[in-house]
Amino acid sequence: MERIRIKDIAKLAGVSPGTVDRVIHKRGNVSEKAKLKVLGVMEKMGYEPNLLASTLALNRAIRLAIFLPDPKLDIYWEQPLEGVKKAIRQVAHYGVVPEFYFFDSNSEQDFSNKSKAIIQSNPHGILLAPLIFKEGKVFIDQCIAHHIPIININTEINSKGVLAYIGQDSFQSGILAARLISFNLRDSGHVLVLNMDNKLQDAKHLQEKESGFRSYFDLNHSDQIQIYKLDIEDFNNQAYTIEKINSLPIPPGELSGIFVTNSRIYKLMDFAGEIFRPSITTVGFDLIQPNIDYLNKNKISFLINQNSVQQGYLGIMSLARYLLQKRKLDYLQNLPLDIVVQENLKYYLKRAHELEILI
Amino acid sequence: MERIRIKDIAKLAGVSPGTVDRVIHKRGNVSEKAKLKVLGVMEKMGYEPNLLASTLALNRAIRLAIFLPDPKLDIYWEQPLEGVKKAIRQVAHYGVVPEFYFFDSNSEQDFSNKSKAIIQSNPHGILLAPLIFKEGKVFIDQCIAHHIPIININTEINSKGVLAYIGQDSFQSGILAARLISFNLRDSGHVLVLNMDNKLQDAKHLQEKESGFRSYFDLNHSDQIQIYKLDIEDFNNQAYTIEKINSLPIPPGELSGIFVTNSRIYKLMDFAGEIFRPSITTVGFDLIQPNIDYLNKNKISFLINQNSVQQGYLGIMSLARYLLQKRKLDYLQNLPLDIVVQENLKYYLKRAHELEILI
DNA sequence: AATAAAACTGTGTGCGGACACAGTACTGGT
DNA sequence: ACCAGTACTGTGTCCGCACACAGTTTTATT
Repeated sequence: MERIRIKDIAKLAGVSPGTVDRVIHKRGNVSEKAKLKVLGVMEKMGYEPNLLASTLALNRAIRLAIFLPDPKLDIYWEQPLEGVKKAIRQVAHYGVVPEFYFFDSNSEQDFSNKSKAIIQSNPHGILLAPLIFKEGKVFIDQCIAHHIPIININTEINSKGVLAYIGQDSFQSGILAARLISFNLRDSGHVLVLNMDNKLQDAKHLQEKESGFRSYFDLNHSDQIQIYKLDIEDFNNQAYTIEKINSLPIPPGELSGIFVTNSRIYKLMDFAGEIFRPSITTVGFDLIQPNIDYLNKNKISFLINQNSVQQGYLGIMSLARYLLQKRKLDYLQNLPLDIVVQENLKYYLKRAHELEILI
Repeated sequence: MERIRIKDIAKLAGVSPGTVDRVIHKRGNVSEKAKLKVLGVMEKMGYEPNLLASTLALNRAIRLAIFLPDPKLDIYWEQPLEGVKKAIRQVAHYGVVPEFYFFDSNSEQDFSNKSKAIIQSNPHGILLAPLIFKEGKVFIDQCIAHHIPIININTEINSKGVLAYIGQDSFQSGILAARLISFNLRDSGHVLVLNMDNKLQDAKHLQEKESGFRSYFDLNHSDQIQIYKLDIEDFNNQAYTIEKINSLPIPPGELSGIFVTNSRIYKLMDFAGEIFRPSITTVGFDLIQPNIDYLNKNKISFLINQNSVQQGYLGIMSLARYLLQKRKLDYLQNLPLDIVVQENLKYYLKRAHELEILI
């Protein structure tokens, strides 16, 4: 069964290819009669445009502005950027050209300046990680006013007109952590939630993770489980951290599980052996090197991988799909929460490579 | 920086586009002098062919034979097939056309017949799951003799000339299962390995999984752990299965963990509540519907997802990449071993959908 | 009924590359 | 010097689509 072409539609509808083209692209100047005929034939024959020929004929460049925190200032952002670059390589054949803009997430001024430059360059689409809330919101609204499609990754800013948000489901990841710890609980147990961040009120993520964690135990072992929670802002101060942990109502040796709500679990591990029991279950986030090292030494039980590479990858791919094919996108695209232990670690370190499917 | 075209190369080398074309495709009939000049310019300018234009001009069909066990006879194969179909949709624009052949994995005769039909149709590439060892080997050798590129999924048959093998690392998945069960073991425990397959001597996979499982305990808790193993060939016979389990040296109620080496763990679950203790850790494979149901009912603790959808997807994508771009492929492509619990299940069910990036 | 304007329709060219075919330039033999 | 035969080179067409432009029909206006 050969693929149907515009030419075929035209013949079947008794019009010229030009008319079919006008119908497809809604260019107007088509009689109602002809239009209905063409649409009917298209429907019946299940016409699918040849994206290759179309792209070739358009002979255009689709410029995408990629607006992320500078990976030189925060190595975490190397990962999303890696995903972005993979995706760009794949869609390069379709005329997609990247324009990179990196901001310092501690400088509102820098963000605003780069914002202006982006609006001025008037790209066809934007990938944004709106880490700076206020200025981010302003920028997003500007983009919408200029009708530039925009996709957010990592941090969600609710704003009508944003095409999609791609990131983790924090609440769910808290539930997951609770489940992982629960395997090591018998009929009773004490568990600890640790938020290690210097700006906790801003860290909506961490709060959601904690809520998710609590909600699991509310539903499952509510009576027998005692949840303790510590906010540690000065997480680089080890003595202070230990002191805090020692000031819990129970001795730390009685804890069955610890959940650290971000990637800083490695900060605990230098002294974990001395104050926790050996069989404790520890759950943290992200495959950064110090965490990986402790996972391999059996100090960390589980790491939840939030797939930061994929955030960038899916962001670009979604934008490209939208711009090339005018496909509607799901607004919310949650990334898988991978459970990582020593024995399956290597596959997730390799994952980024496997993504490079085509081109 | 605009992309360089054949026309540009021709101008720079002082020849016609036709000559450049002849050099690129090694069609001969080019003077040594012109050839060197063209190659030099191509190298210098970093020429990359426009895959879209090339595909369009070639106007060919690439027929891929897809030779898998019939998903109607074993639902497991619905998953790889789903991945195959996704991939096919993506590469359809490049002229890739599938030809499906399904065999009954219990009938060597059927496999041989279909094999012949495939060779006769002389496809441009083959995706094979060589579940039947002897006939599979014969078929592979025939394909190689006919110079038809072939990629294996799921089951590896070592044979020079096979382009790639895409599948799980069975041994490693056994180790992983052991680790998961070990979270629920204190100082001692009895664990059971169950092989449920009607042709165990052919099922190299299952043996490797068992070896991996044992090797973990050899290294870690060797003294305190007692491993039992049962081979159940007639796994559809529930009474027989129960009888086998009851004939273990210890009562089934004392088992701390059960590892079923393939997707048939659901076959145990109807009677599990009656003979096992509630806190038992159960580990099986694959996100097929009956397993998912039991996972959601807290009967199955962990499912290891072998990404069977991805096997099909990557198989087709690799073949297409090889045929369209003459890219060399890595022979071994191990898929991630995802640990799935209730709380992260949905992401893996959705994964297949997310793969559908382009087209 | 004549004519301008508006509404509609068909044709041709180019996107970059593949390939067929028509040239043109060389070679050796007479 | 002529010609046949080989070696090499350039040009044109097509792939399916987008878009410009030329061409035709219909409508409105006097």
